[in-house]
Amino acid sequence: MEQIRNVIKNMINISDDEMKNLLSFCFIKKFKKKEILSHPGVIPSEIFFINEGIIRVLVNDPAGDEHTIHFALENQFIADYSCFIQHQPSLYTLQALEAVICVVMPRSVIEWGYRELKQGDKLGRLIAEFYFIYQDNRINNQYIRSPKERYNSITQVFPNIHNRVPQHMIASYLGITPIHLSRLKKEND
Amino acid sequence: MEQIRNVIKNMINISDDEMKNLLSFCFIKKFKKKEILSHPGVIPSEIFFINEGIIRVLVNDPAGDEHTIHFALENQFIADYSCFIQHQPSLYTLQALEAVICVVMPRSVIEWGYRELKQGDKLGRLIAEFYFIYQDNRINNQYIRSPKERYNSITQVFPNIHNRVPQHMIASYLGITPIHLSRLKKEND
DNA sequence: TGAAAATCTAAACATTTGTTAACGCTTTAA
DNA sequence: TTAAAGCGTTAACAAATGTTTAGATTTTCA
Repeated sequence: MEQIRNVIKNMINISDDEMKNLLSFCFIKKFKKKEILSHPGVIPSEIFFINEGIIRVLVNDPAGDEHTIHFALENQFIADYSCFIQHQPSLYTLQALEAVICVVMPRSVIEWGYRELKQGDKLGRLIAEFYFIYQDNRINNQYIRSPKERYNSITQVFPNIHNRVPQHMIASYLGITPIHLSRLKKEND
Repeated sequence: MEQIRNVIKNMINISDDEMKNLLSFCFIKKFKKKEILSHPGVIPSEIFFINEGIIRVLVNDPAGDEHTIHFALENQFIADYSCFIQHQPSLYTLQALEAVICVVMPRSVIEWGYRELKQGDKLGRLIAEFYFIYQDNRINNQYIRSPKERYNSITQVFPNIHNRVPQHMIASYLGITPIHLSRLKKEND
């Protein structure tokens, strides 16, 4: 629990007692490569914190095709946070792309944190703000940058992604076909 | 200040004294149609709450073209929130599309609220979560719905938008050209 | 280890979307 | 009140991106 402790400590002031209590409600869980952490249609009951490995978030469109909408890396929180907040059935699938070791924070822990931690709401605010900024940047890029430009700068958001994720998932994340990404790479030379 | 009072009351528990103090730091400001509320390049120093009117958020790409990335309606908070949080020069322009009456919340008020209000951080968390959900939905739609489908459902997000905003700005928001939107509408019949 | 699955690239063709130019209509503002 | 600006549509053409099919290579896992 060393990693999550450090991440939280960097965001809020929290006493050793508070931290001990908070983490006593959490537990470690491991997933094999390709395993599903969270299925669509189920109301999310937990948030994951990644100690090791990489997780992709994907959604299926009405035609049944998969779209990779996000990658989550080490030391990040991940969930279908939108549905988690709204107590709604999840739209997304969370899948381990490598063997994953993560900390599971059940919903009851989050709620306990908001109630009992002095800076619980602040922690929630900072995390929501963090992902808001990430999304804002994404949406902005969608308007002002071409797929090629977005491809060329993807490592700024996901360092080392090219060595950890198949190219066709990156294409999917960029909103283009793998064939088209192949073409764009060729142009780059 | 009746509207903002109601919106805040619906989000958190706040005493009459707290509310009085909070709003005493805020003030009403009016903008004419087409007037700019906030310019790019300036670190945002305030958040606006719209009593009346409609505001569009736009960004200029490197080629100098405008992209409408958001509309803000009555009873909503609006700012370049990402840059506001990060204390960075704004990327966006905020422009009144109608005569606007709004409440201005200076940064000092927000910071005061986080320090002094019992549920200040909770209010911040709920607002950040609200916009996170909005953005998540947008990003999701980008992957699984066509421009035409997004056009057909735009009133779910912006009620009455067609009577308040020129069509070419809606096209811009959807990420397509006005000519193309015109074509899509024709197909709809 | 070896067969099956996954991955990347390529070419040919199809579809979608953008660009330019033109026209009529409405709104704006001097 | 009237000239100018803004708006929505259309057509013809251009560019970007998707689809299908195929083949070569690498990875997976039984």
